[in-house]
Amino acid sequence: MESPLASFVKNKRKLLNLTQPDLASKAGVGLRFIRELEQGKTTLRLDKVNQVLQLFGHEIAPVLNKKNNADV
Amino acid sequence: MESPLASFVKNKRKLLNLTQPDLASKAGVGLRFIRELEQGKTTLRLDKVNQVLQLFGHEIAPVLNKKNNADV
DNA sequence: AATTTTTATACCTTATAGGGTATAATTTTA
DNA sequence: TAAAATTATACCCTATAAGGTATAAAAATT
Repeated sequence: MESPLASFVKNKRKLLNLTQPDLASKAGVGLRFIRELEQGKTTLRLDKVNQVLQLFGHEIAPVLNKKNNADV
Repeated sequence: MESPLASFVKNKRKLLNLTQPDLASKAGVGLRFIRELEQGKTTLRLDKVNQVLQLFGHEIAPVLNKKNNADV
């Protein structure tokens, strides 16, 4: 499964020439977490994801959905 | 603790005149989850948060951080 | 193409997220 | 201001996220 979040992290990491272990230790999360994140696992914890995104000057936030159905 | 995500959900819910139980059942998550979400708990699961945001036509995504430090 | 580096997969363990429920507190409405 | 409705807090339980480690596979380097 390819998720936007997964691609985002993988790309940013590559841009900085970091390995997964590099990123893991910089972010203070486990190596396995980075792998699951980059592979699009959906059941990740918000705070851990943010720990990683922070390294890239980003954070998780609600944004408008493409396939919209804002019709509760 | 007041988080942007928490406020977002609370506001959207209010706009639609839903109670927390309403939102919980519409989103297919537990009532407790909605409460923790609206109270700014940070260790929530990404997929559950998305289940809720979807009702508002939104989803979680990485956005630029205010307090930036994109200097790995 | 052989070696090294990086990434992926699989297993075990521990801490806890999330569901449920019951009760208390707060807010709303009559 | 009582009564009703909504939200908050606290408990128990189960499933699993996340860490670690070991090995396999794949990519990159020489």
